[in-house]
Amino acid sequence: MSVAWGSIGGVRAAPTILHLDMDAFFAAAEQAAKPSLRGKPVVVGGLGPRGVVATASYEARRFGVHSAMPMGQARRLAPNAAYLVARFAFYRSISEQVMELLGRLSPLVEPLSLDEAFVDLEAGGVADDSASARAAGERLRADILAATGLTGSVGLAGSKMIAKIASEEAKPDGLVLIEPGTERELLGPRSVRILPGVGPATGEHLRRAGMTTVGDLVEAGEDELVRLLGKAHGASLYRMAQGYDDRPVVAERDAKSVSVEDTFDVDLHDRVRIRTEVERLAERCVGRLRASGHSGRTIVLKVRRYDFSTLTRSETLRGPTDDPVVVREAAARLLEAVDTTGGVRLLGVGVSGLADYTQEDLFAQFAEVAEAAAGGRDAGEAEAVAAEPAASLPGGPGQAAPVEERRWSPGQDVRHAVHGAGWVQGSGVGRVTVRFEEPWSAPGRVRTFAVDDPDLEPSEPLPLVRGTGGPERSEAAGGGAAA
DNA sequence: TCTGGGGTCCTAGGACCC
DNA sequence: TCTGGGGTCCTAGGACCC
Repeated sequence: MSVAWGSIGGVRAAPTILHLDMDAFFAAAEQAAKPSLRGKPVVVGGLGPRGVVATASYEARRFGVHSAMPMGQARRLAPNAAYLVARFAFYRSISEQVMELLGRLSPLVEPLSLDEAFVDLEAGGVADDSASARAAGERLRADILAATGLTGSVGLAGSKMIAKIASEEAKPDGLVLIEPGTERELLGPRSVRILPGVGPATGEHLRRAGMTTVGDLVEAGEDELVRLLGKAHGASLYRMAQGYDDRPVVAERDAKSVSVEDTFDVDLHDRVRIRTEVERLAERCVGRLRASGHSGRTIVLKVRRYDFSTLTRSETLRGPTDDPVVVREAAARLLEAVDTTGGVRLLGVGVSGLADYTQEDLFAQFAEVAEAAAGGRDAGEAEAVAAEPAASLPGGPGQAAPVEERRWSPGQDVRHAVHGAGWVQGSGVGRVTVRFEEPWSAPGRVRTFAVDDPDLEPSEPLPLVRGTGGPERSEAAGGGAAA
């Protein structure tokens, strides 16, 4: 093997790959927005009967609450925590501020989610050794705190995998740099579960084969891992276990699918209602598809039954579509073949096989497909294809949002004509309790109103740091899964 | 008061084609 | 008259991640 340009075995010679992970992001954002919650247990997630925890603040984690835990269980563990709806538009606006700071370090920024990203510091020319990388990382943490009031943890290493492990190690509010060359001794004694791609199932699989540490995997050898886990998974795990990881930081990745799904508060039994929900989901899905500038060929219906068994049915069209009618009808067809006896807890509709055709390109595609269809056997299908692009042209991306009755959700931003900005602390029996405070104020006072008090109205989130742009716009507040 | 929502990637079998 | 093989597309399901 030749030593090419300071890279050995897929790991850089300098720790110039940075992984940023914001600390307890959703919960920390809520604490920053709501002074009375600072230092207190806060749980953000779905508040319905079937909700789960999205993020728990560090104070709540001490009670054993963690992500993906059913809300009911969280409430039992931490009955005095604040339970708040997830306000994604708000988190997105903070995320954009953070990503903008990352963009100043390098053109190669790879977001993994709202609160996580890789940055290639070398490509940005801001670091070429340990000292400069550490300085860039600390500067970034300070900039994020100044711009958003939130803390993030930074991992620095010669590869993505190790940088991510480093940021985990750095939490909360820290920075860890792992010197290239020390990966194997670091990984050896650790649980196999720290490797990306090893979840509960693979972890259990490996445990039954007598492997619990990363060192065990190296010792077992590639052939054994491939035999156990399959070609792709086994081979990549063997490389990871040795600390080899040459995956580049990739700035732009094309979306492969778009989907929406809803879990219902109570199982659906009525076939007509189920069909109506599928059609609504199909339309929501197309709204998102169009907003992203895509069309797609494969329509997927997802059904989770009363017993949590989940199935998908899919249908591939002869050409890509972004026509709500076509997607809705395909989804309805797929539903016909699904047995829903016993009830349905979740329905979902997705589109994959995406093409980023502009409308003009869609015309070209149309001509091609129509031609192919003319020579084909199935006249019915050809007709359906012919209907797609034509129908999709006049309609704009705007879709009518269903009018929903106003309900006050815990955590929601409101404004009162007399008392100013605040947030809903709770509601029930015709009353709504509001705490009046702002991100930069002292903890505020609580007042109670009638739910239909005309002086009280939903409002936009306030920026966390005074005078810094903040959220420019937000989608309808709430965004919970409640049907 | 058991288990969200949005994604990605991989595998495996059958159809179909050369 | 065993059992041909390889490539690609489609469908369904599963594991994993945040």
